[in-house]
Amino acid sequence: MKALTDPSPRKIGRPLSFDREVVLHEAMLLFWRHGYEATSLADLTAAMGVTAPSIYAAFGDKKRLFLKAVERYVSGPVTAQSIIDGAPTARDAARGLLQASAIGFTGANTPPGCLLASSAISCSVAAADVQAALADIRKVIEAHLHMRIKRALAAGEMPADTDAEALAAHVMAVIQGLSTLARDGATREKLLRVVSFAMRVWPDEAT
Amino acid sequence: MKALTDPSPRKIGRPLSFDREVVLHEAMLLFWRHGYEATSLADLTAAMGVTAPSIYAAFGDKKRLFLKAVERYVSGPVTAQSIIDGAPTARDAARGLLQASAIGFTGANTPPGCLLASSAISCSVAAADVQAALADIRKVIEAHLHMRIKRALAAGEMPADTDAEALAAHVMAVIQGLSTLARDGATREKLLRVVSFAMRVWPDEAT
DNA sequence: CGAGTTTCCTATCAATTGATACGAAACCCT
DNA sequence: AGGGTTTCGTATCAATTGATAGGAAACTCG
Repeated sequence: MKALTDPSPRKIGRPLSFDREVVLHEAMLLFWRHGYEATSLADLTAAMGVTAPSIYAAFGDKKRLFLKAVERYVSGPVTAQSIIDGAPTARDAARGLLQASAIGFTGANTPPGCLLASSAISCSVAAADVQAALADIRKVIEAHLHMRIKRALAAGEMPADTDAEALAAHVMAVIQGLSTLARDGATREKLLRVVSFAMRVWPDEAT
Repeated sequence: MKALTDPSPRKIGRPLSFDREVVLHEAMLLFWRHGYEATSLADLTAAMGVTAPSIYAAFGDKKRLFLKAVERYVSGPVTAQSIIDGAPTARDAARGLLQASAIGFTGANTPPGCLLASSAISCSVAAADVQAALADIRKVIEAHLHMRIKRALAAGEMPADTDAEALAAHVMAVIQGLSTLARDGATREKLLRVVSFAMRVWPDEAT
């Protein structure tokens, strides 16, 4: 049960010469834009301003660096989990996820699209575990949304014959698609119009 | 105005020892599963059963081989264009595209997902042109669907205030998402249920 | 057969990949 | 100051990348 961020900074040995968080952020941006395998160590050292041995000493090998970048990506102030849990209804949860995606995929200071949706879609067999790790994250989000919809069903918020699994999967599919649309140059405004269309699939209130 | 398939087989020189179409198909399957950059020449030679110099002599460099594989992929008996043009209504066009995607992305003898949607989503700067080529194909399909919807609007098939652009983009987004869902292991049956949900966004008849 | 033509495969290329050995450098503590 | 400890950068590693040179092989035509 140790704190996630070690509260005691190193006191002995040569002091750190670069901020781990800053260079990890830089690595995340590179992986976000070019994907896991297409980002080379040379690209990373150039963008992070750190030599290869320092990267390996600080983060382990390339795979662990990427996974830490992913961890940073999903650990923002607003997460899929927080959106789902914070929404008053399942419908609001879905709309919140979609709108946050449309906005997050078209940030001015970040690469277009979604890191989870684009950085390891197709890769070599050597990176199959990285691919699976991202797929697991996607599946966890989908499972959370699925459960939220089932709760709404039990609460009578929606028609009893609603296909909760397909509804959750549809939201996830649209999110994936928004990422590609953003990468292809679609504007935030266009993505938000797509979201408002996607929300039309929602079943009417049961009442 | 020459025929696409040269009708005069070579008569002089050493005869071809392997079927160009067969090995191109094999290359397409590899690119489909692992993407453009993650598929190495060594992978290709192993799967195609042809040495590297023969590949280069027959198809040019790796980039042109990939583009020819893409051309083969989109040149099946049933294309997006044929589905859109053959549908009696814009709604049928969208449903046809979505259902064909759900089925095509879960073929028993092909990799899961869509080659156009997964083989060059994120890549290095050296492959930016390949990435752009696939994006162009996606945009052409979206533009065709967009125009088909506008025609339907003009014909009074749908409410006059319908956002044709967003509607077409939504269909494309769902298709992209279906590809990722299929890659993550979703069954054809699940994908088809997602499709039936996605079709609920369609505006009611104008009448 | 032999000249011409095209395709094939062996061997190899320079460049880049992810990753590391090793010693100098920079700090704390005594 | 000097031992202990950790981090830093230079130089380099083996393996793999996409790609090619050059000659043997296989055919048609004369």
